[in-house]
Amino acid sequence: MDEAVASGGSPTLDEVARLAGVSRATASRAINGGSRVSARAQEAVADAVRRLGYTPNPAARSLVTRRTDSVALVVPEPDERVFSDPFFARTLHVVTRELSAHDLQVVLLIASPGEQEQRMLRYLRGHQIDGAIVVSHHRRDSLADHLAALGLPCVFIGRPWTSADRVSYVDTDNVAGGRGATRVLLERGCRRIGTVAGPADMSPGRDRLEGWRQAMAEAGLEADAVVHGDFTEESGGSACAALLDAHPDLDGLFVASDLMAAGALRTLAARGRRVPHDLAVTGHDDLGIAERTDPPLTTMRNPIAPMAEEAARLLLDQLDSSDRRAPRRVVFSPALVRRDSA
Amino acid sequence: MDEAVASGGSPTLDEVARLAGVSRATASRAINGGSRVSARAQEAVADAVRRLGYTPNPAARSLVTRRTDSVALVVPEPDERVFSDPFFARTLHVVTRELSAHDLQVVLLIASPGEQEQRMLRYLRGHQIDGAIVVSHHRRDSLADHLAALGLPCVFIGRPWTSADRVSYVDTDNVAGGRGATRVLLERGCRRIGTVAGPADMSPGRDRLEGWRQAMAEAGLEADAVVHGDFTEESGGSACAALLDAHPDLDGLFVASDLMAAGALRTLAARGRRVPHDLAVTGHDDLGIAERTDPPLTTMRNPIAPMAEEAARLLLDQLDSSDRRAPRRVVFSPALVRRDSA
DNA sequence: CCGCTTCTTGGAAGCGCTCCCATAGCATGG
DNA sequence: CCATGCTATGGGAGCGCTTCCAAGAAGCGG
Repeated sequence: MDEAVASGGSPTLDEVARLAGVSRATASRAINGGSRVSARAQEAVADAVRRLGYTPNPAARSLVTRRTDSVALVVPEPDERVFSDPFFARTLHVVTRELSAHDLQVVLLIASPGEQEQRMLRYLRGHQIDGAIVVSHHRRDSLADHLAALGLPCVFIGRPWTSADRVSYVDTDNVAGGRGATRVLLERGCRRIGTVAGPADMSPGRDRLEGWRQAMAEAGLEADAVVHGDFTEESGGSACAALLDAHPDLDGLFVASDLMAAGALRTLAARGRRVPHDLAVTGHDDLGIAERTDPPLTTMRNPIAPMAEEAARLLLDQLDSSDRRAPRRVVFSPALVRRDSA
Repeated sequence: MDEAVASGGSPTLDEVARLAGVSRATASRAINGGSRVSARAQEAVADAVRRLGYTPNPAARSLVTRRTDSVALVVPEPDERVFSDPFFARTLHVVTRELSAHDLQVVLLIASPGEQEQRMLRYLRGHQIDGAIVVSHHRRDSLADHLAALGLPCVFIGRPWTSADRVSYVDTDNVAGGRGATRVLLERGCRRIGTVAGPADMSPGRDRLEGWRQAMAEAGLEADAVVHGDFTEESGGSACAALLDAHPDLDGLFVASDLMAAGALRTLAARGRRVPHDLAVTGHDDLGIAERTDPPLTTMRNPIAPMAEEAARLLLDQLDSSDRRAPRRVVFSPALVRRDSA
């Protein structure tokens, strides 16, 4: 420590080597894993490092290794509200934890479309990161196309809208989710089941709707009570109102996200429909809010943590095997969580 | 583009210079602002850059400039639940937006105490970032001490528990917040006012409690109905229950955070106390949940976005002026938001 | 027409590191 | 006892960039 202070700037490998009485090359080897280094040299270097408080300069290292040991976590979302979505928050957290555990630095990129997106692409193709994880709400965008073309190791969380066959991704089986949530309603005897669907330009919206359709078809029921929301609480409330107006005889409702379901429950309460007595409701996601609605929501759990972990693992694989393998995908099944709304 | 593909790896400044018919030095000057470069050379370089799709190698640049143009966003929080706290989410978002606008890269550091904290400090003192913004829940920790000692440009969001006089920070005036929230209750005529306080080892917890005490003292009322929670919804509910048991005659309640207030409202509803009729309630923060409680909460708004912007500005100042000025602090006043609970 | 300043330019050093290569040391086997 | 192989080591090149410095070009007043 004292030496470090005395020398002015921060210590370099050269100073470490000199203090340890070895060459710079040996010091470097000792610091990086220490193959082909005698125990004596190893120890001398370790000691010098400790005494100087030496930290390798990552820029210098990266210049020659052509690796930066940092990866981007890309959130291609325009809206700041969406960012406080628990989906992002938890994904961010898990991904960061997993990658940090492998000594990778996580660089957070939040990019609105348009100008920001250009800058983000410029950044990604600059030599600053070794790979990327894209946390997406699967809204229609062209990011996947660009990344696929770039050849940068990357993994999407949430199947991308385009280029889904050219990049690796992890996702939830949203068709199964929609089907499962609808089956719960069928099993408890509902016969007039509507759905508040998500936006048609987002995969989860489309897929959960498809799941609902399949379940209805399997039960031989007509699938005509559909209104689209936009995954916000307000839209869930108004979509539910529209649905009740058009189909007053509804006895079951699958809402494509818990947040929308919360809105729908408010509408139902306001109209005096008792849940689940008069009308049973199921949601999708189970990210916290489902426990706090009144009544607590029966919903399909979106396995975020496992997905995020798997995404990190896939990226790590791509990073060490520099060979460009075929893109891989892992799809998780949502699990039913029974509460009181159905 | 074609040239870039032909040359194999990504283009270097050398290739740009050659294509533009100038020296590497001139090319470098042209790219970095272009002082002391003729218009002709400027244009030739710009053209070459475009044709090659050149991006400067940041590692090489940073090696010589000793700047990395990236800053850390430090979240010293152990608990993943806390991370999905809207306070962090919104702060993160705003800070990232502000710094990105100045072409700074944001590196996200989430560090649990203990081992992780050591690694984080190692990272901060490695030469990877130019500065740091620490988003803290002000829990007692020693991060500020270390950063102050390090001499790295940094700004805290939320006054640090220690070393508050040695680092720059922005914060909300939580004493004023507690006082304001309590005064609302006093003004509507409440006389037996209790408080669900935050943890005593966090500044906002302590300060809001102090604000409540001050307001009570000013009104000449006894300030004895205090129970501490831990800023979770559950703790708010049970603290409220304890308070009601000990002081059945309560007619007003200041809860030190909206999330705890939501729990308190549940308890009150369960016990048949009508809000605000039987007992008026005020919260603190106004981060979204306050609108959705039943009834919607009257609360003190924590001006997160302005705070985050100011923090970014302070950091940018510190970055340009390399002279180590005295630490600066900016304190924001919370604003009353009237809804239905008081 | 000369000496001066001002503007532009290229050569070259060097940021801190890794890694190739040559060399030296040493044990082993024929 | 020498050829052989193996391991540990240091020299040195070079990653891509910025910037100091000196030199050339150009403009201008005397």
